[in-house]
Amino acid sequence: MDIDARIRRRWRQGHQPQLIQDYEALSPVAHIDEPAGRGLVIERLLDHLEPVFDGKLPPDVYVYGPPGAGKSAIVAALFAHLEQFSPKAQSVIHTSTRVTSPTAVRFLYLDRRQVTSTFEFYHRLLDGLLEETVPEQGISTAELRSRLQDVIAGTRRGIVLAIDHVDNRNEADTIALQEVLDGPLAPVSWLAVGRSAPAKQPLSAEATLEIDAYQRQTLVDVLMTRASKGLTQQALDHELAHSIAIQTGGNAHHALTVLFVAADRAHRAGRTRVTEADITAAVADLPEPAVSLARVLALPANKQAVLQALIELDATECPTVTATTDRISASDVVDLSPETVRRFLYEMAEIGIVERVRAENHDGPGRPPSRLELRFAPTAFRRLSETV
DNA sequence: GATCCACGGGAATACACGGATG
DNA sequence: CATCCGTGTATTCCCGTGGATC
Repeated sequence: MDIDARIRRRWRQGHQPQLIQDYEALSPVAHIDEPAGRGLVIERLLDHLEPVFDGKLPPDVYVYGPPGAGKSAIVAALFAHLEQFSPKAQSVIHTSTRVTSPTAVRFLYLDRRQVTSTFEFYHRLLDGLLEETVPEQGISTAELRSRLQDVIAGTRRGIVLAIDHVDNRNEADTIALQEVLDGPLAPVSWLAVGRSAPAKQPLSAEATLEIDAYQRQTLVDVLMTRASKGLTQQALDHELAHSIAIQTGGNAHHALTVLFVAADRAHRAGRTRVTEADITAAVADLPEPAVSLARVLALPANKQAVLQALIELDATECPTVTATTDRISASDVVDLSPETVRRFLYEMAEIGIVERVRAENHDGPGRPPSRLELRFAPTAFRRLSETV
């Protein structure tokens, strides 16, 4: 912890001791500048990227590992830092007058979860490469692509593109991604991140790199680091951190979510320490299995609004998708037609944000209905939505 | 005028069941 | 008995429209 942080903490403690000092530092989806305890992994990634320090592009690589191993956090942080060493491109028009440094390879990080169309893919790339803002409408996909080609050609050294969550979508999408990478985007080297074993990975990587799940002790350290940044002193016992690490099976995302919800619960109860009961309640809030909250928060605003309405509903009053649809469209949180709400619910079930569970005892004619179960921690989602 | 996308609406298909039919 | 059919519901799929922007 730096001196500023120590001083700020003392300052705050001066008047009113509060358990949660910094929600942002505690958020399980917060951008982490320096992922804790993953130095070795970062070294291995840098080993692979070694050619860029000679101004060359590294081979395409597929990085994989289990959920909650910190893949996204590490790659996102690493690319952000690497890009800081690259000069930002001016506009296409000015490329000829630009002074290029000899190692001007550019670095871009792209989360596939937030890219739902080819247009968006090109747009995000171009937006990341240029200072100037890129129009989102009134411009054709082909036009966007040709501009992108110009910009990439203008970088001289090319770009290294990190594509996170490559196996998040269906196969057809990933194949389209391969075509895009092969075709219009040279010179580009990519670093894809996913969960699937390399054999099941549809992109053709020249190399692979595996990231293991957190060791339990490392995860405990991560939790204690988070607690020291976000909570008041002595708020989290080492043993409780250990308990969280065990109960979440070494999944860092789940562990941080439990810490966040437990701390929030204690905070709201006016306590200054997290207790075992807080953790038990927080673990109960986390469904099994659960998807990343980042994925939920990456959804379009209207879908998130539907989810906000959904988590406030009592399970008994929505035994079917239709009933749930009616309840949600009747609530004043969303301003969408029932048709749209229903479609959203089905779409979110499709991608695993919620899950349809077939009703077991169903009499009468017709196809048996399903009820919806959440696949994310509702309390965490509620709090994170509030702070935005 | 051209572009993309979100939304709304509804058609098409899948599924389950009971009863009729071969 | 096996299969088909009709009915009712659930689920998936598709497309037109309109807003916003260039």
